Amino acid sequence: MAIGIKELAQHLGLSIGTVSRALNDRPDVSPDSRKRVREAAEALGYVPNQSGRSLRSGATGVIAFMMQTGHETTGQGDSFFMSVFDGVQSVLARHQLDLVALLCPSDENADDYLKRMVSRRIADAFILSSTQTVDPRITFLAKQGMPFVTLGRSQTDGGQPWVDLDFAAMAQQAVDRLVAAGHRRIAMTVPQDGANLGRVFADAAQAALTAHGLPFDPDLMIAALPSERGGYEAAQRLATLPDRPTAVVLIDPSHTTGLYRGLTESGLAPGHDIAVVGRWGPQAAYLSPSLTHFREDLFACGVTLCEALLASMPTYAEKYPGGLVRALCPTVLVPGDSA
Amino acid sequence: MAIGIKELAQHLGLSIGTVSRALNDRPDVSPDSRKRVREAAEALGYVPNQSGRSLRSGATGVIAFMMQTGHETTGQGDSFFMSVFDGVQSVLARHQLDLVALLCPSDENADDYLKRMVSRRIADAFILSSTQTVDPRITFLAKQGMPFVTLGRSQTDGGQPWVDLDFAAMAQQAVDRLVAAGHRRIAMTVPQDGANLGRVFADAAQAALTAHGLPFDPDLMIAALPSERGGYEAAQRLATLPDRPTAVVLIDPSHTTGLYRGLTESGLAPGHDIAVVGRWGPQAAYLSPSLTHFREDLFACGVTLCEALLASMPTYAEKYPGGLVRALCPTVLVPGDSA
DNA sequence: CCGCAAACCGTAAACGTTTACGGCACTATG
DNA sequence: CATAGTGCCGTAAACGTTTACGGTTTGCGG
Repeated sequence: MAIGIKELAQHLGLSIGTVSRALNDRPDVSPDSRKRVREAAEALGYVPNQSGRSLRSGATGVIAFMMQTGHETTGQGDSFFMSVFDGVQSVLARHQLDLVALLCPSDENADDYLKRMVSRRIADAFILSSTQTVDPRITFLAKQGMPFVTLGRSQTDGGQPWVDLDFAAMAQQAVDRLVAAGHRRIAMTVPQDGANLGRVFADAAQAALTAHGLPFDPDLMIAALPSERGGYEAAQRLATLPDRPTAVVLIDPSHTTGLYRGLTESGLAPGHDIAVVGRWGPQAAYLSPSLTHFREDLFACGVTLCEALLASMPTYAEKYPGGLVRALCPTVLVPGDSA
Repeated sequence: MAIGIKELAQHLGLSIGTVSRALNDRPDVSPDSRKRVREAAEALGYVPNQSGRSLRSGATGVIAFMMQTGHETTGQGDSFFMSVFDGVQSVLARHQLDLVALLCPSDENADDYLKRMVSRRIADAFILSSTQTVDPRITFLAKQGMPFVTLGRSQTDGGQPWVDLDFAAMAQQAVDRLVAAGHRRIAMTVPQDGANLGRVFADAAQAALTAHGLPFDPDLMIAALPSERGGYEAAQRLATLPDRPTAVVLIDPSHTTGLYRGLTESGLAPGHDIAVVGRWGPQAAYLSPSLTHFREDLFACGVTLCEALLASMPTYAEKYPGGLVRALCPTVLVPGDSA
C-alpha cells in the first residue's frame, strides 16, 4: 500500500537522492524537477517513512508532554491541560512538529516511566508537568542531555527553562484583598503531595501575612487532594478548626465545588460565613455565590512554554533568541461575591 | 552518550547478531551468552534504538489514542479518559506496548490530523474516541489497513471492533424509573454536534416512552454543549418550555453542575420541582440534592477496549481469540435524592 | 576414526531515509 | 580554445537494528 521513495524515484525516472532533496527543499535541484517531484508525491500519496527518516537524522519531529494521572490526582481538570496543549501546538505547527501526551499509568513510578519513554526515543524533547519540589525527572533528563522544559518550578535545577503560574502573586493578592476586607485569620488549601506550587504559595502567603503584621499559623494550611474531594475534606477541617478562620484561599481549581458543598453541609454559607478566593475552573462559573478567583491565560502559557523549549533546542534556537527562558504567567483577580 | 548494539557486542567480544538474539529471547543462543549479554546491557545502560528497530521490523510498539479537544468540547472531564487510559495501559503493559495520546488541536480538522499521524507511522494501531454518527476517520483507517478500535459506535462501519457505553440501557432505565415515579413529560439533553451517542440515546428514549404509552416530543430533546455551560443553557431552555417537563435526563456528566445552577437561578429546585437523572462525574458527588446517576466502570471499559484492539492485530490476535469484539460496557443506576 | 546432527555463532543483507561526494553538461571568462 | 565556475544530478555510505543463511565447533553413535 504505502510506497517508498524508491518507487517514487523510479516512477519519475530520477534518483532517490534528487527526490529526497526536492522534497526537503534543499538546493541543487532544478525548479522543474522540484515541481514534478512535488506533484508526483502528492498524486501517489507518498509520505516519508518516519522510522527511516529519524534513523538517519536522529530526530523524530515529536515533542512529548508527560502528565501524571493518579486516581485522585486528576488535578486541574482537563480543560487546563487542553488549553495549554492548544497553545503549545500553535507554536509547534510552525515547525512541522507534533505533540503527543504521555500518560503515566497510576500504578507506575513516574521516574521509571519517563526513563522508558526517553529510551524509546519517541520524542526529541519533553515537557514535564506537575513538578515536585524535589523532582528526579529533572536531573535525569538533564543528565541525558535531552532538551526539556517544565511547566512549574522545582527546587531541583537542571538548568532547563521553565514556565509557571505566578502563585506568589496570587497568594499576595488574595491576602491583600482579604485583609483589606477585615479578615485576620485566613486559611488556605495546599497540595498533599510534594508539588512545588504548594511551597511557593505557602511561602508567599506567609510573607504577605507578616507584611500586614499578622501571625502565620501553620494549622491554617490545610493539605488537600487536588480534586473535588480535597475541597470537601478541607471544608470539614475548616468547620472544626478552633477559632475558626473567616476566609479561605484555594490553591486548586477543583477544590471549589467540594468546598462549597462541605461548607454548606456544616451550616456555613460560602461568601457569608467564610470568604472564599479560588482559582478559575470551568465549573466555577456556575457556582453561587459567584467565586472571587484568579483567571489565567493558559493558551498564552502554552505558547511561552513551547517557545522556551524550542529556544533550548540546538536545531531551533536560532529562531528563538534570548537564551534561557524562565517565565511567570500573569494572572488576574476577578472579583466575585464570595470574597 | 547512548551506546549502540555494536559497541555492546564489541565490549562482549560477540557479534551484533548474537547480542540481538540474546536480547530478543530468540533460540540459537547459549544460556551463558544470554546471561552475559543481559548483564552487560544492564551495566552499560544499553537500550535499543527504536528508529532502527522499527525501520527493520515495521512496528513501533506504540498505540495511539486520539482525542479531540475543542474549546467548548472538553467533554466528560479528564477523569473519564484517565480511567480509560489506566485500563488500556494495564493491558498494553503485558505486551511491552505503550500508549500515547494524540490531541487534535482545536483549530485543525480531525480527519486531516489523523491522516498526518498515520503517515508519521508513530503508532501501530489507533484508538478513536468521540465517534461521530458519520465519521470519515473510520473509513480512512479501514482503507489504510491500519488496526484500530473505536470508543463509541458510529453509523460508518469500517469492520473494526468497538466498545461503547450502553446508552440505550441508560435511557431505558432512566425513563422506566421516572415514569414509575409518575413523570409524564421527560426532557433530555443531547449532544449538539454529530456525536453518535446522542442518536443512540434519543432512539432508546423514544422506544422506552412509547413502550409506556407516552408520546415522544422532539421539543424535549435539548441540544447542549458537552460542558457545564451546556447544562446551564439547558436549564434555561427547560425553564421557559411551554408545559414544563417535570424531569430531565442528562447525557453528559459535565451537564450536572450547570443544570443545577441554571435551575436554581430560575427558581426551580432540582429534585423537587424537576427530577434529574445524570451520569457520574467527579463533581456529581458533591451536589445537593445528591444525584441519581449512572456509574460506569471506566477502567474495565479500557481493558475491554484494548483487548478488542489487540484481537484485531495480526501480531497479537492469537493471544486474544474470539474474533471481532463489539461490546457494551454495563452501567448501574445509583439512586440519589434528585429523582 | 568417520560422519552426522545439534548447538551455537558470525556475516551480511535488508529496512527507508539523508547527505557528502564526485561527475557531467553547460556557460562565462580569459 | 582552454579553463574555471555553476547548476544539476546520480552514487553510495551511513543511521541501528533484525534475521536468513552458512559456518564452526562439539558430542555422540556407529
